[in-house]
Amino acid sequence: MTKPAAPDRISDAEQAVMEALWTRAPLTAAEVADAVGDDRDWSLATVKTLLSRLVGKNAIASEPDGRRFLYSPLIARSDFVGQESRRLVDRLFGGRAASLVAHLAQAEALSERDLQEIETLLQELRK
Amino acid sequence: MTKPAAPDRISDAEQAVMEALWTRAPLTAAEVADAVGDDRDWSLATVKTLLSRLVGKNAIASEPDGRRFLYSPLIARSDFVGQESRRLVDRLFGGRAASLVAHLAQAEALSERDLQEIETLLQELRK
DNA sequence: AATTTGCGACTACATGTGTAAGCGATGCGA
DNA sequence: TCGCATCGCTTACACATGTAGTCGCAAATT
Repeated sequence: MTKPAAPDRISDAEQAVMEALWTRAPLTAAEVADAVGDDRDWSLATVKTLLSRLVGKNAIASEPDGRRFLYSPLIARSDFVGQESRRLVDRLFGGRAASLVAHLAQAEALSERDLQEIETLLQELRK
Repeated sequence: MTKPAAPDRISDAEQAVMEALWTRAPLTAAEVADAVGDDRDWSLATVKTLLSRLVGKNAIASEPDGRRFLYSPLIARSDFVGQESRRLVDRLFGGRAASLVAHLAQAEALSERDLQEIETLLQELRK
C-alpha cells in the first residue's frame, strides 16, 4: 500500500490558504481567495496556484461540485501545528521541549499571565 | 547610520554552519566543513558557499588571517533561537506562547520529566 | 444556438536554497 | 625559484516558493 500522506512541507503562503480551509471547509477557490484576502493581497490566480500545490502535496482534497471544485483540508491543523512545533524543538533545542519553555521564559516572551496559565495547565496534566 | 544587522532569514543549511561557529569560533572554512561533516555530508565548496551567504546576510564576520579567513558569528545563538521561536509562536499560535506550551503538553511531546522540569523552572521565575 | 463568463490546468518568472565545480591568486615545500 | 596545494570568489544549476498571466472548456445567459 502507498503512503497515505507524503510529508511534504507546507510553505508560509500555503499555510495562509490552509488556515482559510481550517476555519471553514469545503470552499471553492474563489471563496478561499476571499477569505485570505483580508491579510494577503493575492490575485485569484495566486490562490489557485497555491491550491494546486496543496493538492499535489496531499494536504487538501478537491471534490468536484458541478463545474468547479470544493477544497477541504486532508490534514488537521493540530497535526500541522504539532509537526512544526516538533521541527522547531528538534532544530533549536535538541528535541528538549522543556528547553523551549525555558527559553521563552527567560526571553521574557512569557508574561505573568502566561506563566499563570501554564502553571494551571500543568497542574491539570499532572494530577 | 546604516542598520547594523539586516534581518535576513537564516536557512536550514546555513544554520548547520552557524551551529559549528557557535560551538567554536573563529574557524576557517576548512574547519567549519570538518565540524559539520559529522551530520551533513557536504563538500568543502558547499560550506564555502554557505559561509559567503552568511557573510552577505551579516550573520557572521570574516577576519583575514594571512591568506585565509577566520569566521565568527555576528549574531548570538540565543538571539537566533529567540527570533525563530517567536516566528513560530506568531505563525501558529497567534502570538500566544502559552498556547505553544499547551499544545506541546497535549500532544504528549512532554514527558513526565519535562513537566517536572518546567514546573521547577516556573517556580523559580515567579518568586 | 451563439456568446459571454467562470473555472481549473498549464505556463511563467524572479528569488531563495541546497549543492557544487571552476578560476585566479597566493603561500609553501622542494 | 617553480609547481602545487589552498583559499576565497564567481558561476552554475535544480528545486521550492511567491506571485501571477493565459488558455481552453464547459456552464450559464440571451
